[in-house]
This record gives sequence, C-alpha cells and structure tokens, in this order.
Amino acid sequence: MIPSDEFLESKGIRPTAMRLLVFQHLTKSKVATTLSDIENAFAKADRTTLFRTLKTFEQKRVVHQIDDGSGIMKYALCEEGCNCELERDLHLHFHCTNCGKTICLTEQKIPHINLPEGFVAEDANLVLKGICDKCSGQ
Amino acid sequence: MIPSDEFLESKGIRPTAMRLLVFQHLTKSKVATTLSDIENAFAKADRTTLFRTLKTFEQKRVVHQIDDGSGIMKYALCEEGCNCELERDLHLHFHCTNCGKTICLTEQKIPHINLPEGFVAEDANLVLKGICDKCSGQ
DNA sequence: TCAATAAATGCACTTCCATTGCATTGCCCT
DNA sequence: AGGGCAATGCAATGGAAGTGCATTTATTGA
Repeated sequence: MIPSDEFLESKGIRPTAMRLLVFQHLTKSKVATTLSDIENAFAKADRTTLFRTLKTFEQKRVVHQIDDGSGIMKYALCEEGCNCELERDLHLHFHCTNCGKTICLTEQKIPHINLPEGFVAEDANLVLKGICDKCSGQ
Repeated sequence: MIPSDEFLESKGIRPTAMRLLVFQHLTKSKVATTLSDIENAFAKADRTTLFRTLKTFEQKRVVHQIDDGSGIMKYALCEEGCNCELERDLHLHFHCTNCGKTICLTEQKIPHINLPEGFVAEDANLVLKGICDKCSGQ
C-alpha cells in the first residue's frame, strides 16, 4: 500500500493536508459518500473546498461520481479494477432504500446492450435499488 | 385510440382541462419531458399545478419519472407495453449528450443481474449516454 | 337549485444542493 | 526573501423540488 501523498502525486494532485484527509476518509468509507458526509466528518472544512477537492479528484480519475437517484451526488474511490482512466467505468451501483447507502459493485459489469440503429453509447449508468446485505440480514 | 379524458378517468384521474393539456402534450412528445418544458409550453400554467399533475400521473401509473443524470427529472408516458402497473418497468433510457434529449427505449429491457448474497433488487435504472440517432445522422 | 363538501389550482415561500466570484492564504521555486 | 500560481474560505447565486395556505372549481346530496 503506497502512502496517500505519493498516490495523489502520482495522479498529478498536489497532496495538501485537506486533500489527504478527504482521500483517507474516502479510503476508509466502504460506501459512496456525499459532500455533506465529508463536511460533517471534518467540521472545520469549508464546503467549497471539499466540493473542489472532489472535482479535482474526479478529473484526475481518483474518484467517480454516482447519481443513484437519491437526488444527492455521491462519490466513491476508483479501485484498482476501475477503468476510469480509459473510459467510463461500467460497474454498477446498488442503492439501499432502507439505509440509504450506495455501494459500488465493482465485480458486476453493465452488460452490453444492443441499441437501435444510429445510437452510439459512450457511457452507462446502472443503479439497482432495493435492500442491501446488511439490511436484509436483520 | 380512446379519448384522453376517458383514458384519464379509466386511471382514476379526474380529467380537468389542465390535466388533459398536460397529457396531450406528453402524448405528442416523443422524448422525456421536464417540468420546465411543460411550463414553457403553456405559459399560463402554474409550475406547482404542473408539478402536482405529474405527481398524480406518476402515482396513477400514467407517466414514469426518469433520472437521466442530467440533474433534472424527466417524465414520459407509460406505453402499452409498460409494466408500471405491476412493478417498476425495467426498460432503459438513452440520454443524448449532444441535444440533451432523453428517449425511452421501451424495446430494450434491463438484463438480469446476479447480485451478491444478501442483496435484493426491487428496482433498476439504466441510462445510456451518448449520441442519439438524430444527432449521429448529421 | 343551492348549499355543503371535496378536489384542484395558484401564489408565495422554503429548503436543499450544486456552483461561482472574489479576496486571502499558503506553497513552491528561483 | 519574494514572485507567482495553486488552494482555500467566505459569501452569494441559481436551479429545482417541495410545502402551506388561500382561492377557485367541481361534485354531491338535500
């Protein structure tokens, strides 16, 4: 496991204190995270800074944005297997309607779809909604 | 083709003038429509009324809501083949990043996904993004 | 028919989140 | 040390969803 600061630098991101904290917070979190989540995690941080940090991370392919239909954007680290560098990563997401958590199912890929003549797909977003393993296990 | 007012009544919706207009507007429109689209179509109508009209339609399974990731909710009529009455209809949507239009691909169904142990899917949302037939044909 | 009741509409307002402008601070390099 | 650019913080804006309440319109029942 390489140090966070080296990792960020390798992605072309200057590893400031704030960015390292955000990165480590994302690393620890197993689920997709909202801006507010992060804001609450470090009360001292400004919302704008966090917002721009996430935008920077996104641009440099460190995180990807997830629109799970909850109305609030979420972010999750791109993992090893994540193909964000090449093209949009086509793994899918699971949104639990019970606990509200959104989970990256990096193992599951979005199947190929045969589109009608003339349509060219460049990106895909698949969100399944239901009950997650934790909530169904109760 | 049964008249609009009879159709709405058959769905348990009182066919007011406003609702008939909105319904007919949706019928004419081949693509998913935003609240603002409709608002602009009838300048005299109030946003709230339209909002609630759409909510009513949604509840009565006349339209379905589409979150195509553009940040703005869109609505489209449920078609004959639409299974909204039983459960969520699992057809997919195509969002053109060129013209911004969102199209229901009612022919294409969302493939079944094998989820990890403990996950129970109740709903699915698949949005493909790219260039639509009209835009790619130019 | 007319009053009583319920449903639909319109206006104003609130909330929530994403996003931007601008001034300030901090970091890096010479 | 100082110049310059990147990062940060504060304030404000904007867009869309949603709510409360008063008013209008439609339905029902005497």
